[in-house]
Amino acid sequence: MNISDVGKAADLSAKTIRYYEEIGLIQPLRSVNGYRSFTDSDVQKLQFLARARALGFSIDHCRSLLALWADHSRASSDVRRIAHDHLAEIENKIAALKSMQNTLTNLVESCAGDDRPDCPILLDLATQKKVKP
Amino acid sequence: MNISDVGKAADLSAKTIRYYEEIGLIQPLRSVNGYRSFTDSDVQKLQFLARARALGFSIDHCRSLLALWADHSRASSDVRRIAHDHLAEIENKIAALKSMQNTLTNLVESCAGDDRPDCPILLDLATQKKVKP
DNA sequence: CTTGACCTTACAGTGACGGGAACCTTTATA
DNA sequence: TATAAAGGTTCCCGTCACTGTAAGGTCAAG
Repeated sequence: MNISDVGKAADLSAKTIRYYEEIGLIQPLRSVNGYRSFTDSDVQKLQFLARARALGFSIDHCRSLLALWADHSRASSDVRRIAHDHLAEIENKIAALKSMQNTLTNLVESCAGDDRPDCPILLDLATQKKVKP
Repeated sequence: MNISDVGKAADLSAKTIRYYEEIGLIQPLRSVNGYRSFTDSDVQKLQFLARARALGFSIDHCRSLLALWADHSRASSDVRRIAHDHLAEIENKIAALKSMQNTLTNLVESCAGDDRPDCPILLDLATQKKVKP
């Protein structure tokens, strides 16, 4: 299989697949013409990677997950720990974004949004006080 | 005022302040010794920037907001539009993260997390089917 | 034989800084 | 007064996970 077919199968761009090879996530063979030649195993790895990336795992986490996947004597606790830590990070991000969302919603609602210059959004950005550490 | 004092006042690192000068957000004067010399106006701009950044506005949005802040004949609708668009982006991010959170929560809950190799997380990453476009 | 669709490598750029080297100036201390 | 520490400066590289672009090699169809 050539790179663009694999890209369609795994929902990844050719660029991304080359990048994954460059950083050692996959090691596809080469045809005599120099083209990458992907096996089913390569495709499965790439699908695995695409799914893990879609869940927000970093490339480093993906590397660990791939290794655990390949290691049939792994402990599921190792996998769970990675997922659990990642989940905690996601929850932190959600909390931070929700805080921004709250503030912004209030600001947007309080702004007339017309031709006049008076703007509580700018006023807030200009005068908001720092929270004590 | 020197850079580290300003940094404390605006809650920004010296590195960040130099960067903001480099990209033209601020234009502090220089003392004879070559040190940056910040006026109160510079400090206020930096505080404004720090607050806008804390709300997740991009540097480009910050640049626009700064310009609108300086323009006393602005229309508040221009400010509101920026904030509103940014809010929409944040809400999209929250939605994407919540979707990851849902999936990950289910996966983490379904995994025993012990010494055995069986792991529904890896199983899911390996076999999850693509959603039809 | 040419056209166009593939494939290849190599290099630059992204956003918003952070790290660190190498060097200069000011301030505090022995 | 000598020196050390604490500030300041520029410059360049690294981050993360790719994307864009240029310049070129390969292959199937007409």
